[in-house]
Amino acid sequence: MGYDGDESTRDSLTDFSATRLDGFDSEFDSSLAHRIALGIANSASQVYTNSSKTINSPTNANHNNPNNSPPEQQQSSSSSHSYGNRKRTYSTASNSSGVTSNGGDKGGGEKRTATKVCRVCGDKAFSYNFNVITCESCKAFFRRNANKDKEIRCPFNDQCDINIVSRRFCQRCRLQKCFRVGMKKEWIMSEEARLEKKQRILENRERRIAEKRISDVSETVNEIQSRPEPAIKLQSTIPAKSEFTNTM
Amino acid sequence: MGYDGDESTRDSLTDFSATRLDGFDSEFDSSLAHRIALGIANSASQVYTNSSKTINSPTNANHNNPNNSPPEQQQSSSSSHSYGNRKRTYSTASNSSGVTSNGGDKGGGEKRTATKVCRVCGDKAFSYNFNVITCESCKAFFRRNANKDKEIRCPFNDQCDINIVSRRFCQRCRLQKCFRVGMKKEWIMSEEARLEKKQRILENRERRIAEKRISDVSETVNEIQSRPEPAIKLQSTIPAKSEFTNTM
DNA sequence: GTAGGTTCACAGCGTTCA
DNA sequence: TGAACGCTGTGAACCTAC
Ligand SMILES: [Zn+2]
Ligand SMILES: [Zn+2]
Ligand SMILES: [Zn+2]
Ligand SMILES: [Zn+2]
Repeated sequence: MGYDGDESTRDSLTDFSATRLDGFDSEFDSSLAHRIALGIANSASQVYTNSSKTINSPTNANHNNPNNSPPEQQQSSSSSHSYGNRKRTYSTASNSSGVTSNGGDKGGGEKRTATKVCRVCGDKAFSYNFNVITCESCKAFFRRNANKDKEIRCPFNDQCDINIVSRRFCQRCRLQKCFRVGMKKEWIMSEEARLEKKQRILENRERRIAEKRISDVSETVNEIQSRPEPAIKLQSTIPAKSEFTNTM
Repeated sequence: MGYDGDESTRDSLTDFSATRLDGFDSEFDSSLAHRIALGIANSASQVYTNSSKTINSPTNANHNNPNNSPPEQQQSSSSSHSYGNRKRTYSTASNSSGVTSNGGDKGGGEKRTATKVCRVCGDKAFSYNFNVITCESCKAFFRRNANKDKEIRCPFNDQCDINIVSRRFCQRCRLQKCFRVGMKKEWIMSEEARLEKKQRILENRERRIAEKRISDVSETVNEIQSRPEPAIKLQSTIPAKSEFTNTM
């Protein structure tokens, strides 16, 4: 990422290690459960009423201390175009070292190697997303949720530890963590921008196709022409592409 | 394809939590996942002894969020670009053993393969339900009965062996087995949550219909426009719906 | 190559209907 | 009761402009 090494963004790493809310083997109050399921449970209120103890010390300030920096560095290779077999949704494997994508290689099955670590969940990551190095899932998650108005509630105390497994279970804490590590929702394209972009891409795509078609045709024509006679030459019946070129 | 649902639900729990900090290599157990989500499965402290404890729970975070995604069809007619050859994960051919079922959406005739085994009755299963891999019937059974207060009696000795045939004969033992293997009634949506969700779905549905109508109209317009001249045609202004369509 | 966006199969919760 | 199916969120795998 030789770019603007935006070092400022990265300060704390996920805290896999600390954060302890001990004693949590409790049973869980089922009526509360319902509320939680609904998302109604108030995080403030007491959550685990257990037979013997109340768990969850509300020590807020879940603040994670800055840890060290992640093993940055990237590396990658070209990408191939085989729309390979898509894998299932929830990855179960994902060992952290040198993970790669691209399952169905074809020909030169190149892969891009993930050597970074998601600052939100700790999963493997390829690059910066919305200002922070994150995995693909957190990137998608952030894009989908950062601009939502709806209040999402954490069933507990807004202190869920987010990691590769837990990330699916508490949207609120995941999102909060995204913001905490510095992801910027302002960088998500607006509806308008998206549509515009889509439009451009479509145009470009069609233009490209058209060009190809034309080029094929004229190739054929050339062949034909060159064979029997050097007769009429077909040329630019085709509009120069400039006319159709995207507006950028 | 990896992921054979063989991992036992409960038992692997402990192990997992023991290794949790080391990295999530390999299959994880979803119930643990929940605990982690809650910040419960925390580091060093407390290992959960497998069998008897109920762990905690809920988070149905999934359902708390509004929003939709583009389930049905996509692909606006005009541009024939489709992300070509994506392979289906579950192909229809060559299944000798997997039972299949038609998977919901997409009218296409694809089916999903059941490669797992219900931990309650042994029938085929597709995925986790309320924290345990179960068949569809046990899933429904559990949802219907887990929260009932009424005391059900076993016609025998409370020791019925539950299998695909016997499961129908003794609700009590079946339910007990459900709990024993780790199904969590806390994960059943509450009445409130259900209603809320239903409401959202209705709203989304209407919105979608409305959108489609509009899009059809503008498509028609485009057709008409493009009739006279072979010029460049304006793409529909209404993009195919994407995940972000609704704003809630 | 990087980092925006898009697709789409799938997980898992609910609902319907015979 | 249970098979079939509807829905939404997730994440892997892609595409593309810069
Ligand atoms: Zn992540
Ligand atoms: Zn939380
Ligand atoms: Zn079963
Ligand atoms: Zn019985």
